[in-house]
Parts: sequence; structure tokens; C-alpha cells
Amino acid sequence: MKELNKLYSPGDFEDRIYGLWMENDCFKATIDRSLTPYTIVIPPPNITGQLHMGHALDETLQDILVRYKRMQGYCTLWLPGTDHASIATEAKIVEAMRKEGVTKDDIGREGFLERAWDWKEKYGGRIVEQLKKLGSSCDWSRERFTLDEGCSNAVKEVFVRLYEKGLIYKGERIVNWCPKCCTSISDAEVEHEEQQGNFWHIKYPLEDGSGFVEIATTRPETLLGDSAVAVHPKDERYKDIVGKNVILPIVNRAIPVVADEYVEMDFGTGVVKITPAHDPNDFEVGLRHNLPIINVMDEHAVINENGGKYCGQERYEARKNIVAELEELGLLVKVEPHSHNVGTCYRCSTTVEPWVSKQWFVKMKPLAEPAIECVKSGDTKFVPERFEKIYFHWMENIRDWCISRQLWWGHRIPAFYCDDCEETVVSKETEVYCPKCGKKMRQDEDTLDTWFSSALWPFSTLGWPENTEDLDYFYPTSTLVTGYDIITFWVSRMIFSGLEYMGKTPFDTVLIHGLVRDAQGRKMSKSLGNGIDPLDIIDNYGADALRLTLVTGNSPGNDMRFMDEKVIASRNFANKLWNASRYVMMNLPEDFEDTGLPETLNIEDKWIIGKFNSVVKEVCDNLDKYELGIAVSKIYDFIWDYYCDWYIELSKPRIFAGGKDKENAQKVLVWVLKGALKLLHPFMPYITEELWQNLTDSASFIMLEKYPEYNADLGFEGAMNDFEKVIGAIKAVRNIRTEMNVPNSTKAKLYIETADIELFTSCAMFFEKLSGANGIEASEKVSIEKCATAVTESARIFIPLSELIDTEKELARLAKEKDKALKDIEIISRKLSNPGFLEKAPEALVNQEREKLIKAEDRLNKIEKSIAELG
RNA sequence: GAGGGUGUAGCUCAGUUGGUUAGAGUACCUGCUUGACAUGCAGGGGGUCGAUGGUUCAAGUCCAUUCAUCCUCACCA
Repeated sequence: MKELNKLYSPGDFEDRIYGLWMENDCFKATIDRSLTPYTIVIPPPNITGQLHMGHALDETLQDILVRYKRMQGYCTLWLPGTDHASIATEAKIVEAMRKEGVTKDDIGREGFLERAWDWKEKYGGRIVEQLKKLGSSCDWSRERFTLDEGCSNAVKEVFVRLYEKGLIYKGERIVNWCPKCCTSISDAEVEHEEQQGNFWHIKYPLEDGSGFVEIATTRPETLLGDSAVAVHPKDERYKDIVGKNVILPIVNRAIPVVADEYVEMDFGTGVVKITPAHDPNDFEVGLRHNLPIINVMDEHAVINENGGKYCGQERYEARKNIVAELEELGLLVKVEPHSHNVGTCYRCSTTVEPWVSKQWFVKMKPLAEPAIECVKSGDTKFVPERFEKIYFHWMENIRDWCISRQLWWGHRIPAFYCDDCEETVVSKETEVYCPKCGKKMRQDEDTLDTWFSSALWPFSTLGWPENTEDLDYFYPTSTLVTGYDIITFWVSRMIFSGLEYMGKTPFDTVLIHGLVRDAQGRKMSKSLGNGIDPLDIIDNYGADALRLTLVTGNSPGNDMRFMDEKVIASRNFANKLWNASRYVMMNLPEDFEDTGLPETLNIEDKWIIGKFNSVVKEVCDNLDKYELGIAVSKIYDFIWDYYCDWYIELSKPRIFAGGKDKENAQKVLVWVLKGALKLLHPFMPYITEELWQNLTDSASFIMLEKYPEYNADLGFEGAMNDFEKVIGAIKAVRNIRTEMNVPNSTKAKLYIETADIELFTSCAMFFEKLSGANGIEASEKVSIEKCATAVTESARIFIPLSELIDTEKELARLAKEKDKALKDIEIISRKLSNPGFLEKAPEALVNQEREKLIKAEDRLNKIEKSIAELG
């Protein structure tokens, strides 16, 4: 048995332990048809990313579940991998290139992709190494990447199938366009932010010279692309001008006045300019009225040739100039400040420009329906349940999904065009020839939304579309653990994809966690610079302390604040456990043989074993209900309060006395410690493994041990009740000693008046060790003068420290206790005299209250007796 | 505009299907070099559970109203 250091220093062993696990293939899942599978696929971190607290929380929760299930004997797979994150990665590479003075056009598609793969090699590995630092027990032999061959195959397969089913189509639609990333983005990728802008009121002259209509707009530059103005069909004010034309200022184009219900009569002037090419609502109006789509901007949001003399001006520059010209023309009526929500790109925060372009879409309605049903029926459950509302809301209001991106880093769209005959073919092949004219076809230049491949992650990683054994055994996966911020982006898309291609929901349960915020409750962000690096925390306090911090007091779906004080508390717990183990080990003989529990158990042994047993039951119940924070706090309390503060202290007299009793104590110490280590292992894998290895000196791994199970034979109810009486008495004595300012070094014999003479007599040692007694004497009747009395439910304990006791003070103290006892009795009696309570409350509860009343009355009697004796 | 979260000790948060006189960590106060640990031990003070009303024998927990705060979705040009 190795001697442990006095201080817990995780840096000494965490990496070594992880290495041991890896060398011994401890994380590897080997299919065993006789076992039930438990599968988690990791939410793949971006290859651009550095590990942040969000990952740390996410991975910690997953690792806890996986380690728990693995120890319970499930065939457990945690499948890891990374995401190519098309738009985010491409933006980073472009930025890096910009610093070198190189553009995408300079190096072309192939040159760019070469750089991107280099980037992946360089940084994709970094995040994986960081995940390992946390202790993540992923099966690294199955690691995947969204852009690897298998996942790419799955993407092509899905695209082709959906296309053939008519669920993928290409069309000219208005999309959200990011002029900085130079790509379309989906509705989900648009973030709305409140911005202070203006309402410009502008007069459009009627063509027949009979006057003007006044419109109001927040984006005057788009008037270059107006193809109508609209009023509400029921608006009496404008009834007469419907059908007439107005002259578009600056452009001098005649455009019609149309009637459409989209217009709100009460808002603004009741007249709306219609710009189908640059506003999603206007686009719809345009379709209804057959209006031309006049696109006035290029992909950088610079005014194009349709903008006449404003061609070449950036959108905000054009805005300024157009307003100035309108003012000159006398057509600008007024400018009102107006705050409104503006869509911005979730990656670069640039204001999104609604822009008409040819894009690929997924028709969502048919896919959404089964996905809604799957959650409604409970095939997939959200924890906590309230997130189902978010899911339903999104699914029920779903719009078609724009999946094409004008990027190079990603899965290239498997659509091919014939330049000669305009034929389109969608195919998994890389070279395609026109079925009509035989000419080699040109592949679509665009790539797919990065979430398109993530949507397939739970089965593409298991080998789909191949019929692999992994897929057959591990799908559907068991639990998906992720933050509420990507329910719509990712979770919902996996669900409809899993249902569509596998015919089964991808996971039974979605465990949702919140965000990790800074100490002030702010979101951790780069711009605020308030991020805390998990790796720094690991360096300073250890991965186990970080993990414990993240899971303690954390309940599903709720945000948490991260602060150093919490990590220090976690580290202190690790140190406590470390030293408790150190105590156990340093008191074991060199040749200690672990033969389990001894044949004869002392009362305190039964008490700690019984406690352990009931904690096991509770912890398993909590874990099964995903109450990880509650589970860990119970283990924490068990180890610190019961095992360390009570049982270890109780063991000391026996350990130092030697003999058979010492041997028995050693066995119980080891048995409970081992059990506690196993119980804690999923939460704090490193320290528990390190201690286990030292404690057992064997080649076994705690992570592969069986998780403790509740054992009805280890209840020891009677012993536990008895021993609680002793604990109560010890506490009461300590209490009085503190109040009387008597240090433990001032010993006193205790005289205990009790019905449990045998019990207390047998526990004399504990009173000596834990409450400064030098000997006790227990009997049915004690009478001592000038004495402090500790009163518990089962005893009166006389502490004869006559020289230290002030009779007045002691009387006052007893009077206070008496008040409390009276109050207790009053509360319980009130309950028991309530006929409603007696009638309707469960019988067990009523009996419990009756017992309480008896105890409280008994206590009161004892106190009154002491008062009488003293007075 | 719609939906949702949160509000419990100075601070950070737990509190499971309603059922002891509401808990933990931390901070604070008092005492302790007790042979694992001062990253420790013992003891203590501190909360009308945001407010009001209701259901119930019983409400921190369920319902309604309200205040504060945060978030998500949608959006009127």
C-alpha cells in the first residue's frame, strides 16, 4: 500500500490515469448482444473552437451518465467527434488569409480547401485533446468528423433521397443574406437585435398629377427596387387610388398602387412601398400581384446597375445620399426616430440583407409532422419537460429550410447541371454526364448548411447508410445532452432526420442544460473578455474539482454562475476524500487482505453501512431521473458528514486499541470507502480511480467496477435508530460544552439517565472520544446537584462541572429549552387536534405525529425535572 | 405581439409525486495545534420562501392575479 501525500494534488495523477484508461481500452465499446446498450453521441464541438465552460458542462454531464451506466453493466458507447462548422471555420480561415493579404479568389476553391484541411488537422486535434483533459470516457476508436468519408456519404444519400421524394427543391426565393460572409443563412441563423433607426416619410407623386401618397420606410435605399405601393383593400382613404400608378422618385418609374391585406391601416401612413427583392413580406405581396422583382444590390450589399446613379455605393452610403436627394426634391416629409428589430448574422453580427437568389430548400411540413408526433407520444422526452414547448412551437410554425450556402468549406451540393441543355441531375457520383446530351455536367458550386450534416449525426456516425452492426446495436441512442440554445438548430433536425431515414427517433431522452455564466451572471463572451478557461481551472484545481463544481447545485435547463469560490469548495472536498483515504490506508497492515465485511459488526458499523445503503438507493433514483446535482450532493454529504466526521472519528479508538476489533474496523472502513469511491466515480473519475488503485493495489479499474446497488439485507434499522440516540446525546453534550466555554481538554465524567442503559454503556468510548468525557455511567435514575443537563429524546446527560457552572445561567438555558419544547408540543398538538388532519392525512403520517408528540412531551418532562432539581 | 424561465439566509444556489418546526456551500461570530485533512474540527447567529388572494386536513411546492428580472420566438413597412 502506497503512502499518500498529505495534500491532494491532481496534477500528479490525472494525465497518468487517463493514459492508463486509454492503454487498457477502458472506454472501448464492444458489442455484446446479451447486454443492453446505452449510447450517447457527443454534440460535436467545432474544429475552430477552444474548449469553453459550455463544453466542460456538456461533457461532464455526459461522462457522468456514461460512467454510471457503464458501471451498471450496460454496453456503453460514448461516440465522440467534431464538426466542420462550415461558416465559422471558413470565416476564420478567410480572416487568417486577409492578414496575409490573400483572398479566396486568389487561391481558388482547391487551394482554399487545402488550407481548410490543414486548419482541421491543426485545430481539430486540439479540442479533442482538451476534451480528454476533462476525463471524458469517449470511445476514441470511433471518433468521427462531419466531413469525413462516411458522414459525407450519408449527406449525399440524404440529399438524393429527399430530392427524389420531392422534399428538396431549388428555387428563386428571398433569403437572409449576410453581405460579410457572402452567403445565404437560414432563418434559425438570424438573430434579431433592437436597433435605433429612423422612419423616413416620403412622398410618391401620383402619375396623373392629382397629388401624392406618403409612405414611411426604415430603409429608404430599397426604394430603388420598389415595384408597387400597397394599401389595405378596406382603407377608405385610399380607395380611389388603387389601380392608379405613382411615380417612383429618383428612379422615375411608374409603379402601381395595389390593395393587399398585408398592410396595416393603423400603422404609419397606411401606405407601404413594396420591394419584392429586398423584403420577405414584400416578396409575398409581389407574388400575389405579379410584381417584378428588381434586385438592386449585389452580394456585398452594394447597389448594382439597377440602382442607376447609385450603382457602386454601399447600402448605408446609398441610404444617406438618397435621403439627401429626396430632401432636395422636396419629397422628404419628415424623419422620425424609430427603434426596430434588425436581423443580424449569428456568426458575424452583420445586418442581414433580405435578398432574392436561387437557393436549395428542404420542404419542412411533411418532415415536421412525424417529428411533432414523436415527442407528443413520448418516444422522445425532454428533460425538463418545458423545453418541449419550444420544440413544438418551432416545429408547428416551421418554414422551408434554406440549405445552400455560398461557401467552399462543407459538403458540396450533389447537384449537377448541363451547360448545354439545362438538365439538372442529383447524384451521389462525383462525375456525372448529361442523360440528354451526354456532356460532362458541372457540379453546383454551393455547399450545404453545416447543420444539414449535424442533423444526421446520431446515425451517420454509426455507419449509415451502410447496414453496420454498430448501427443495428447502438441506434437509437439513449440520451442526448445539450444546451437549450441549440434545440431548434440541432435537436429538432436530428429528430426529423432520424425518423425519416431510420424510422426511429434518434434518442429516448434529451437532457437540456443551461448556460454557464460568469460570477455576475453575464454570458461568457469573447467581446466581454469574461470567459473562464476550463483548462486554467483544471491546471489550478484539477478536472475533478471542475466537474464537481459544474454539476453541484445544477438542475436541468437552468443557467449557473461560475465562480472561483465554488471551485475551491470542490477542491476542498477532493482533499477531504483524499485525506480520509489516506487515513484508512495508513492504518492498514502491509498484508491487508480485503475479505469484505467482518462477521461481527459493531453498532457504529451497522450505522454507517445502513447509511451507505440508503444513500446508494437515493443516488441511483436521482441519477435515473437525471437529477445529477441532487445525487452528487448526497454523496458529498455521505462522505464528508457521515463517513469522515462520524465514522472515521468513531473508528479511531478501535484502530488505536488494536486487536480483533481493529481488524473489523479496518474491514468496515475499507468496505465503505470502496463503496463511496464507486458511488462518486462518475462525478470525479480521476481521484476515485487513483485512490482505488492505491487502495486495492490491483490491476482492476474502478471505472469498470460494478456500481453499488441497494441491498435490503443491509438496512440495520434497529442499530441505526439506536445509534442516532448516541449521536444525539454526543451532540447535546458538545453543545453545552461550547455554550459553557468548556474546552474538550477539560474532562468530565458523564452521568446518563436513560432507559437504554446497555446502549449508552456500550458506547462509552464514543463519549470519551467525541465529547470530552472521561468515563460515563448510565442508569435509570441519576441525581446530581449543581450540574448542566443535556436533554435529548432518549436521555438526560448530567455534566458535573460544578466549578464551571453558573446555576443562574444554566437555569436560563434550561428555560429556553423548555420554551422550545413547549412550542414543539403546541405545533404538534394543534395538528393532532385538527379533525381534518386525522381524517384525511395518511395514517402513517398521523402515527408519526403521535410519536413525535410523545417524544416531545417526554423531553419536556425531562427538562422540567432538571429545572426542579437545580432550583 | 406570443410563449417561457427565475425570484428561498449577506452571496451562490438545492429543495423530487403537496406531508417534520425550510437545507447546502460560502461569508460572518465563538472555541479548538483532538495522532487523515487548518483545503481541517466543534458550536452558533442569520430566511414572514417577491406580493396578494384561492384550493387543501396540510402550500416554498398546486391555481389565479400582480410586481421585478432574464430569455426565446415572431414582427409594422
